[in-house]
Amino acid sequence: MIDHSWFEEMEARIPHGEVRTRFAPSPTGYMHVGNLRTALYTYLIARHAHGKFLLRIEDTDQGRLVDGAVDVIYKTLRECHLEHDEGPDVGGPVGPYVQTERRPFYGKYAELLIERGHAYRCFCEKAESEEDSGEFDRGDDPCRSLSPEEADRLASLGKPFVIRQRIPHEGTTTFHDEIFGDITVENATLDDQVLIKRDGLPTYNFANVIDDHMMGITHVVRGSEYLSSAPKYNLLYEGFGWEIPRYVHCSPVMRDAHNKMSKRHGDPSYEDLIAQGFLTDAVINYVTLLGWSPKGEQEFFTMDELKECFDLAGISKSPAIFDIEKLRYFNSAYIRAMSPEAFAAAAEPWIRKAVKNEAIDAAAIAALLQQRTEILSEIPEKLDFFDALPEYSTELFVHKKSKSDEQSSLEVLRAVIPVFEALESWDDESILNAMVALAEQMEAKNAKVMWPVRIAAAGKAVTPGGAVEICRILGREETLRRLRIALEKLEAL
RNA sequence: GGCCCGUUGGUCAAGUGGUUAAGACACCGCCCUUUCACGGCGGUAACAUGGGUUCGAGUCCCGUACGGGUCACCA
Repeated sequence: MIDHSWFEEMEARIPHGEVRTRFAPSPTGYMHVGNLRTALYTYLIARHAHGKFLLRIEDTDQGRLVDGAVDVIYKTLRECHLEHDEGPDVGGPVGPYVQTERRPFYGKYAELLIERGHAYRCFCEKAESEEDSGEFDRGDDPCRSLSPEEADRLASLGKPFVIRQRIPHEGTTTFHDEIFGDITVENATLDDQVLIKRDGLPTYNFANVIDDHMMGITHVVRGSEYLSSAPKYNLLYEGFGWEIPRYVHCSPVMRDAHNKMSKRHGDPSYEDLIAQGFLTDAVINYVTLLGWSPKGEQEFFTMDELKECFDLAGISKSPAIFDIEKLRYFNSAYIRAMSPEAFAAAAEPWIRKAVKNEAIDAAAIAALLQQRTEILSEIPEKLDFFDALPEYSTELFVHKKSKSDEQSSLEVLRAVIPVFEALESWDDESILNAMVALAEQMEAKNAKVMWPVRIAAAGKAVTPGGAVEICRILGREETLRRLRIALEKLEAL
């Protein structure tokens, strides 16, 4: 009654002789940092070996479907340059690539397992709820010992059932993980997990094994939360007589010493990070290093370099805490490495959040910003003084290193205003020369002149750029207006 | 609680029996400098713990503590 030729057909479709990995997210609507890292490692393992990287959507939980969630996955993978060779959108030889569309397959394989005695139908009522200490757990399910004929009879009566894996009561199971090594467990500690749910859909635990096999997956990369299920997967593979893939269980990305990164705790997802002004390439570089270390001292990697040198041996066993500070460092390095044009384009929307005055050139500001920006979102707060001179205290004019104070500033401003008014052209060179000349004339350090001018022009202590650039960008008229305001403030003391 | 796994500075981590225990972020100091930053130089700071094994242990073994995972008709 089981059509064995169908299985042969399916087996014949499976590609061999190449490394094949898969990223298998369930569509939740956003990409966790941990997920992204798993995708990255999965992708790199495949590319490093010149193999194939597939995308499979795991949507067997009907209670959790989210609209548009699959699009987020496509979009993120595309942005991160994690191109898949096979998947729901691009097809491939072993599709379909969405689990709900593979529904008939799981049932067939479950039947095969029943036939071989490695699974059985269980007609027990659902959920015995929490405690239920009942000696009912493990292999003591009464349905386990039902004769095949009796099980068939009950099934044909329309009695609902699930299909459970029949785990041996005796012996041990050992599996090998590429990161954790050999792990052995007593079979008695394993339970007869559900393979096919009452609704006919497979559980993750079953669908994964079937799909990974049918798709010819050679390296199963997933979170370490599946480590304790791995022995059951092994038993399944053995039950089918299939080759066991290489397991790569990755420890989680943590928010602190005790908790995983999670949307629920407000931890940023990939898209949140991008919205905050992190660059995709910086995020990828940082996340790759979070739990993996390369052979040498190199820390900055292009995707091509990662494909070249990524090695399973460098993946660490223990969980890694996500450190936004270090991500900021990577981000600032990536920003500094951009071409001025690329940075200007990326920064402009952020600049315009603060600088509405169209007369002020965004590209000119971007040039100042590039060397001192860690994340794009912090740009607006650096620029608030362009549109409107802030209220500020004359104490800002006091700066020890520049030998500047209120009195000296007063003198500088009195002198510099007429000089600026008389300047023939308003460019960096003229402005700088004017101030340097004034400093010479006053027998003072350049800083003694530049400090008060910058403070007067910006109205704040820290600015993206020096006095020369700030004055130039503000324009002569606005600069002079602000210098006069400062002069009044100082004269009023 | 049972089972499994993990533990090198605040963080990421190198290290596979013999090292002054790398490097990076952060932090501190100095230099450069028209502020901040960048850059350069330097500094503080670690092998969870107790027993073994060994001439010698961060590296191997056992215990303890702490942490994580799992024990769903969720993935």
